[in-house]
Parts: sequence; C-alpha cells; structure tokens
Amino acid sequence: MDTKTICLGALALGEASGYEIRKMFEDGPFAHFAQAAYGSIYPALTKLAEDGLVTCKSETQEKRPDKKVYRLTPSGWDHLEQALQSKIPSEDKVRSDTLFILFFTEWQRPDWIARVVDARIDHYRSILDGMQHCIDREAAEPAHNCASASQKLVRGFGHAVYRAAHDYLVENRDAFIAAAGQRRTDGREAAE
Amino acid sequence: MDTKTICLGALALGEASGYEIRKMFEDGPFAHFAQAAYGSIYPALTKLAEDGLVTCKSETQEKRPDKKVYRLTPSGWDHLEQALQSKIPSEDKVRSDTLFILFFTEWQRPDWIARVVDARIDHYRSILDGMQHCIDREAAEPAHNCASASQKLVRGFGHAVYRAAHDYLVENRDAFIAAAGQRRTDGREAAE
DNA sequence: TGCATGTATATCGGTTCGATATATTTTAAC
DNA sequence: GTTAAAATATATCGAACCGATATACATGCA
Repeated sequence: MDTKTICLGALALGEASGYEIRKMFEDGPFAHFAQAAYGSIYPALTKLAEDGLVTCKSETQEKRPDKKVYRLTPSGWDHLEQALQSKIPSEDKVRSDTLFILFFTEWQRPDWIARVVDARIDHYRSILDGMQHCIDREAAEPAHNCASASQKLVRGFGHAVYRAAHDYLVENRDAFIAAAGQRRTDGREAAE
Repeated sequence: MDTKTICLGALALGEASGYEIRKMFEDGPFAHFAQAAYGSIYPALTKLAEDGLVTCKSETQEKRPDKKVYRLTPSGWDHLEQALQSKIPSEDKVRSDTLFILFFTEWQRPDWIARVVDARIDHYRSILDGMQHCIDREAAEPAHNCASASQKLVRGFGHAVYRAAHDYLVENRDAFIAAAGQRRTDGREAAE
C-alpha cells in the first residue's frame, strides 16, 4: 500500500486534513499496522486532488492556520475499492530494533538488557491499557461507539498479539538477563 | 537501525557475501524483524569497507561469479556494540496490508475476505511449522545447534506472537466473513 | 532441449522517512 | 502573571531505502 492508498483509506472514515490524517497513523485507528509521514502525506494529497480522487476545501479559520479539509469523491471510493481488492496482500513487514538488540544479548551487559526488556514490557502494557480503555468506553457510552464490527475485530487482533508479546517478555525477562554478558564483541569468539 | 548497522549485525554471525546477507533477511534468522534490499546492502558494504569496519576478500571461483566475502574488523565490532547500546530502541514499525484490507471488511465481498483471511492463516501456519521444524532439528542433532540462548529466546518471541495471530484469525474467521458486504463504497454512508 | 530456479553482483528511478521551518494558540507550570 | 511547552497546521528537502531490473552462468528436471 502506497501513501496515496493509505490516505484514501483514512479519508474513508470521514473528511480530514493532512494533519489529522497524520494523527490517525500516529495515535489513531491505523497506528499499529500502517505509517505515513508528513513528507509523504502532503504530496500524496496534492496528487490525489489533481487526479480528482479527493476534493479540498480550505477552511480559513480565525485564530488558526488555514485548514485544508480533504474528502473522497466517488472516483476516490472506486479507487480505494480497487486497491483493496486488487491482489492477495503482500507479507507484513516488521522492523523491530528491540528484537535486533535482543538477538545479540550475549554480547551486551545484563543491566542494559534489563532496561531494554523492561522498557518494552512497559510499552506493551501501555498499549494494552489504551486498547482496553477504548473498549470499556465504547461499552459504557454507546454514543462513542464509532468502530465498526471489522474495526473491532482488527483491534482485537492487535490486542491478542500485543498480549502474547507482553506475556512472553514477562515470562522470559530473567532468561534474557541471564544470557547477557556471555560473549565479548572482540570477534575472537565469532564462529567461522 | 540503518542498513549499515544491520549488515554489521549479519556479519557478526560470521563472514558472508552480500547475497548471503540478503538471504538472512529474507529467509534466515533476521527475517521476521528486519529487512534489507540489495539496493541498500551493496552500497552499505562498500561504505563499510571504505570506513574500515569490514574487510573484503574476493573469492574467484570457477563456475560461479566472483564472490566477495565480507568480515568484521575489530573496529566493526566496536561500531556494532555502540549501535546496539546507544539508546533505548525506537518503537517497532509494522506495515500490514492484510490488516489494512480487513479494517475495511464491511466495504468488501465476503468471498474476497474469506480468501484474504484464509491466505493469512496458511501463511502463519507455514511460518509456525518452519519454526517448529527448526526447533525439532536442533533438539535431534546437537551438531546443528547453532542458535545461541538469546537467539532462541527471540525466536520463541516470534513463535508466541505468530501463534497468537494464527489462533485469533482461526477463531474469528467467520466473524470477519459475517461483517463483509454490509456497506458500499459509494460514500453515501460515510459518517461525517 | 528448454525453461525455471538458484547463485552472485550491481545500479537506477521512484518512494518514503525524518528533521526542520514557520506561525499561532492553548495548556501547564512556576 | 509570565513564560515555557505542547498542540494545531502546512510544507519542503536531503538522505535513506525499496523494488525492479540487468547481467551471467549453473543446476535441476520435465
């Protein structure tokens, strides 16, 4: 999925500005499985407007910089539909500096490894808390219930995966720390 | 982690050519949490050699193109160690076209959603089988036991996460399919 | 024989990221 | 009450990165 398609997807949830789209990928509903930076979003929106897939109305607000609100056109909906159904999706791409570091645990100090693992556990915990909070709020206030069935299912997927990751790290925290410091990075021990 | 650091990490497991490094990120030990393309690897290795972090010996083979085998220098080991311990690692980045598609399940056909979900279940199953096969082989033949303790822990992490992902999709397959086709992409239903 | 797959290096265009610039308002702290 | 920080908002630029492709020979297998 390129940035243009990703922007169409964001706009399928309702009209939005470039800034608001960015937030959807930072904090919002797409945060855990898609990303887009300003440097990609703004040119993408310009291109989409040129191609007639979105319209742009400029809201000249007092007390704020101008806000350009984008909205899907019928042609934009078609385009999104095509993109979603075009082919069996490619494999997920995961980049985890944490796992890269932990892969080399033996070459590193136990206290450093402890910090990395603990930071990651905290991170997962805060994500899980955030998701749970979201679920609870929707249960309490049906008015706030904006997520569709499939959006809840996707969120449930994320929850299940983060839960597994969290639990595994908690269970194996001490094993990681025990593995640390068993080798030095002077290369003399490298297997060849 | 930039491509240079990633290449240093790959070479920490032993000397290798650019092609072999690529394979480590496609199939091998790093496959599930790091990526690097040829277009990044070859320039990175050239740069690393210029900076004295790796050495390169050209193996002129008969019956094969020349093979450039790279190996870490002591300075390269230092550099890798610095990179691993420099700061608390940034957040994981996940891009999943599958989840992006499933997020919009309501707008799509049930049979298409079934194909996407089933393909993903198969995919997870084959990954899990591969990991299990790897674990079994190491248990049977201690000679093949090349993974260190932390490398096994990282693999265990992957296994736990993929298992959770697989199980969730199996459990919720029918719910996804039931959610499909509830809306059309003509935009008239979009909440604004 | 022919064709796909595997081994191996390399490059090029296009996409994307990350940081930064600019400017104003709201919130928080002291 | 003032000042600092964070949020709102658009935009750009260089560096990094990906994906596809070119080249070339070997191997396997139908």
